Amino acid sequence: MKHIDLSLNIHYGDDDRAESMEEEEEEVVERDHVDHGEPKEKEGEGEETSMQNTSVSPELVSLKAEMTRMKEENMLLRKAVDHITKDYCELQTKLEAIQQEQPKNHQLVLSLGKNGFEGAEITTMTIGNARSTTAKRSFLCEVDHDPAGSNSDLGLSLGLQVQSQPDSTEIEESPVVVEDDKGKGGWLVEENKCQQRPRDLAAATTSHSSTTNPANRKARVSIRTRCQGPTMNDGCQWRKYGQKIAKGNPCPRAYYRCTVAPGCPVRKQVQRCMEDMSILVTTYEGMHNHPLPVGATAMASTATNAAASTTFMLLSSGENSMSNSQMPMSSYLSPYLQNYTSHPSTWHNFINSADSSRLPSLYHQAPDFFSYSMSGGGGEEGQWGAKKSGRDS
DNA sequence: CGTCTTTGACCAGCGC
DNA sequence: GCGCTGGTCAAAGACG
Repeated sequence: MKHIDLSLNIHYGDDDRAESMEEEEEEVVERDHVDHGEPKEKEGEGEETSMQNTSVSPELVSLKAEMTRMKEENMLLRKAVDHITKDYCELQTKLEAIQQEQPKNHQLVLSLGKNGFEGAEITTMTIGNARSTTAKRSFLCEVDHDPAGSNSDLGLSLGLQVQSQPDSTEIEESPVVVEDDKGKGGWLVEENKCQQRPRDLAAATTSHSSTTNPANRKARVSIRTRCQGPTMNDGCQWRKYGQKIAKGNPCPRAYYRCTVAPGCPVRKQVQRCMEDMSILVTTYEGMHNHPLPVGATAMASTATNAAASTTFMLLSSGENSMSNSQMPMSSYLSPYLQNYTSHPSTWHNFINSADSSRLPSLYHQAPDFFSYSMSGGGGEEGQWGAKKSGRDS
């Protein structure tokens, strides 16, 4: 029995599941006793009873001590969840007020910087669906940010940018996400950059003219994962149709097309990050014209779907994780994400509410690194620094 | 034999 | 106009 399995479900927000986990723990204890050929103990008698029983193996004692410690951890995390819920309500209230003022264009920016938190390299999640040519107004809402980083040293911040803009029609633009700190993990939303992509439109009207909505065709999602495999397993079927060496990055960029359904316009680009070759950058473009296969991660559904629901996508681990354990990152994080991803402040508060040393389940057991950015359309991604020094591979 | 990957060629946008 | 670059096409080869 490994305690790691017991700690995972701590992140569930609802009490029912947490209680069910405690019940599972009890069952495990009972099973241990069966395995050791010992009479069962009633739950709650705890270590004292086990210590009194001299026949109990030291291993069992240590396991019980560990379980006690984990229960304490569980309690702390529950408190964190309470904090999250409370802060979410507050944030939602603020957001509603903002939306009433400017109901259309908004952009949520969740920044999860890594300031010395070893192993935790979660960086930035950006959701942008703004369609504007000029940002006439924006503000940043820092929620309970601890500048000194005394709580977690994570340098967390939650920004809510509202871009007020009269209805723009012709030109779409996307937030340009640039890498800060010399590419060491942080990401900033620099500005909105206007760029038309007639090539995409042409492609949309030629090869996928019957199925592609140009607006959907432009939607992009970029996801960074630490992955050893050539690509990340997102559950969809992809056919590779090209590969290029991008300027400034010796790693080739591979182009894939969704083959789940004929005529599906979704494409993805896969390229390794130049700064860290273990990081795989996957950029999805377009929206599927078919139901996603069972097991497909939500990120495979691409940007437009997420934008429509205004939620964060689940993030899958790399293919290595899938192949090794069949436990994608979404399995680690999805309980939390499903409950809280639509409310980014919960990330910040969750982490700030808990001692960083008590976050192994979230940070240390999940794949090391991911980031997520989404462009509502039109703009070049460019944030991965994918430039090349030569022409075709 | 069908499917998929590889890879050189081609096309269009962009900057100079 | 020219060269560079990103994206795509399509023929050839690999593979099961």
